[in-house]
Amino acid sequence: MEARDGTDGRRGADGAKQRRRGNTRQRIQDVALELFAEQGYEKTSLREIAERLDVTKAALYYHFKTKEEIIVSLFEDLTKPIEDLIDWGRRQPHTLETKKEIIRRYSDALTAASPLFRFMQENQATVRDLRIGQMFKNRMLGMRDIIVDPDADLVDQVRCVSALFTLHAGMFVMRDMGVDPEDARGAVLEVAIDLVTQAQHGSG
Amino acid sequence: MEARDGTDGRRGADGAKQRRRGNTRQRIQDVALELFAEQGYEKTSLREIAERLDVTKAALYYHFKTKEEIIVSLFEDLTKPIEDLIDWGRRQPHTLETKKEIIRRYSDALTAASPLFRFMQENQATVRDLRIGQMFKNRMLGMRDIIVDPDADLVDQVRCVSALFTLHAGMFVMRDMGVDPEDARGAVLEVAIDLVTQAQHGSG
Amino acid sequence: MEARDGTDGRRGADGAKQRRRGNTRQRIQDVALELFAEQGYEKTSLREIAERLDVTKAALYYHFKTKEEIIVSLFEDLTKPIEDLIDWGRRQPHTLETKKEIIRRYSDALTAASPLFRFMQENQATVRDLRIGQMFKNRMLGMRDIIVDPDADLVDQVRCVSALFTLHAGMFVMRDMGVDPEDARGAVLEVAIDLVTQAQHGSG
Amino acid sequence: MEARDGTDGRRGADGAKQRRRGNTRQRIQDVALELFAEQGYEKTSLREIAERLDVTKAALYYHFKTKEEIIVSLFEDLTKPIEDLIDWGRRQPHTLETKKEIIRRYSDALTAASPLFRFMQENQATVRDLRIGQMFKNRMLGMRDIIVDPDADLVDQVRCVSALFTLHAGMFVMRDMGVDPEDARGAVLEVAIDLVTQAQHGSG
DNA sequence: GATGAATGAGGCTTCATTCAT
DNA sequence: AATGAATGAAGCCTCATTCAT
Repeated sequence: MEARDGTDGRRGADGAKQRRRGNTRQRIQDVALELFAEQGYEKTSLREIAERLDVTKAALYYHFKTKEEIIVSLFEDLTKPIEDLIDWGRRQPHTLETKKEIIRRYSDALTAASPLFRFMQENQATVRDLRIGQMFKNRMLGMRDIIVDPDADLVDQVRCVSALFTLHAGMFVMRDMGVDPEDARGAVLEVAIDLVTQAQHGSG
Repeated sequence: MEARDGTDGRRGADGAKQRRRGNTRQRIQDVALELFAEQGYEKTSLREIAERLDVTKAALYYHFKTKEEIIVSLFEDLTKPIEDLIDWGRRQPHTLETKKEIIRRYSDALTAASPLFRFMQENQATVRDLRIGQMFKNRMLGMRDIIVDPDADLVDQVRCVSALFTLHAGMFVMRDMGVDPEDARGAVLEVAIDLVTQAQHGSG
Repeated sequence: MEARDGTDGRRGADGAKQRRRGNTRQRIQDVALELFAEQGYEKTSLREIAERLDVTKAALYYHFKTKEEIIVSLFEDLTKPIEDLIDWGRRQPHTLETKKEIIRRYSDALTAASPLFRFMQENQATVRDLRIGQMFKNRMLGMRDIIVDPDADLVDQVRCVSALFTLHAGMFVMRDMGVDPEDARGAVLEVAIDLVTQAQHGSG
Repeated sequence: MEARDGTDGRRGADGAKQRRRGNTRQRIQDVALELFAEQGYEKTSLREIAERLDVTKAALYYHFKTKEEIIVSLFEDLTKPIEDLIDWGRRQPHTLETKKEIIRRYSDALTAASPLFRFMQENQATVRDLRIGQMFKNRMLGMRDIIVDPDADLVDQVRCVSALFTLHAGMFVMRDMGVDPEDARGAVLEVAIDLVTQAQHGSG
């Protein structure tokens, strides 16, 4: 019922294109994401990735043109669901019910790709200079346009923005405080929904 | 009547210690902070700092033993008010009124040292490996112990945590959205106080 | 009635040897020569050649054992007429008339293979270390032995040598100065013939 | 009476600027020029230069920002006399006598910096992509404007151009043919002067 | 007749750091 | 209080080449 191909489900997005006999490309992505999330982008060298995979650095370059392309490919593969979600949200009426649904699904999407989002959050300065910086910003603006009502009170706007990065950062922080991930998730989601709900009432 | 030394007032914290005849140490800190905040820690090289100051890299080493020491010194100088605030908070009863006061003063402190906090936020992966990582974490735990009631409902705990990083991130985000900094600050503060207030009521 | 194979006629020299069904070998040579002439030998990578042809690098290795072999094959194919010319010249009496005829035909041969000669001229340092370096040198010595009279006055010897590289370099330079190629060719040829003529009279 | 500082005279041009206690910068230039002339630019690695000098590669980067800057510095230092010569030539009437004088002095200048010019000649493809490519081209155009009369017969124009690269290439070629350098120089110079003289009479 | 995948060597460059002066 | 000169380690990347399929 889950992860039907034994690869944590993330191959679903791009179809069969890259299912070469060897699966090195995929393995590079997996190891890279793990190391990027753990140590940061700049402190993870291609040498290190290659060593973990027991291939040479040059092999990485067979699969990716640059170091940046590795992270870009991860971002593209893993944030497809979010892109879809935003597209969906744009076409809905921006009611409270829609917003709550968006928040719920967004929370799911973040959880599914949590190493990537941990990475994005902890490497903002780096990410800003990479191609994914702009991509990420655009997605965030997309979310904002759905969640935040530009005519609302400034305080209510902050509530909505706060809901978003409560989702982004909340889970990691609570986890670091020793709370069970599943519990943390539920509590964070509740607070986020609460925030947008209050925002709606305030402006309504 | 203000900023008696022409350096935006930030020398106030550490007293006369470093007020040597030359002010190079200070200038190094200023330039370093600017560049760290703008580009990140790893992407800012000592060469770059030295060039901006029109001194040699070796001069930096006269004033600081390592690159890390520069950021440590900035952290220590600029977060003294927060340390004091936590010390104060610890000695107060953990009432809602105290918490609100803490939030208010914390907001002031963040604003006063906003480039540093922008830096901390955007370079978390890097900061984690530096000495300031632990320092910062300890401060955050100190704040948490004052603001968050461990016996409270998990959701209310999240509310408090969320209040804290709403303060941390909120101002930067709102500013990036084109809101006037002073307005942003007020709105962010209001949301944060709201969150701890709700938390208190929930658990009360 | 001309260029019976649609490839500007240069296949004429080596006969049927390489007329396999596919024409990849030929296409590799054409693209390689173009790029070598344009960018130089070292700055042209096999990747680049392969990409232009929309084949893989490995395909190049099916047709040529090494990168060097590509340039060697070009040299051999394209300088066959010059080799023949030298063989012919050797068997003639070294009269002024013969020399003039050699110069004329040499000019034709250079024109026919001008990208190769442009390449040879602009990559002398590289060529020296390749197999074609020695081949080329031998050809030049062959020409010299026909054109230059070793008993002649040193100045006259220089005249003859100068005639040769006036031919080699002259056309490219004049073309770069915006002169019509056909005109340039004529003028260059006249100066070269003049030089050997003067040399003959001087030593006679 | 010559080379008053034991460094073959080439320090004369840039004055005392770089006469540091250590003379590493100068030694880098010397070794680099030797290797560039011998093996070509691309085939000479910074590792090789550093090893010959028994310093690390990083030391090279203390003195020169890039590999290209090494060759640029050599070009600038060593072709100063030619630049001066062109400036002088521009201010003279373009009579035959002036042209002959230019040719003579140019020959001297080439001889003085012959390794550099050997390098330029044998690495044209490379040089074209470096900053010195344009510099060199500009100098050549400067010479051309003095030596070549644009109203003259095309053949006479070729004579003048031919005179120039007879000077450039002649010496190296004759030397390779086993002729005494001093004799070669004289003969080459005579042919070059002859060519411009003929050109003048033709158009006069 | 060609590809996909990989390698080993080596390229240029940058960095934090040191130390004698 | 600072400089000039240098180092060692490491970074990203590219190349010609190989080989099983």
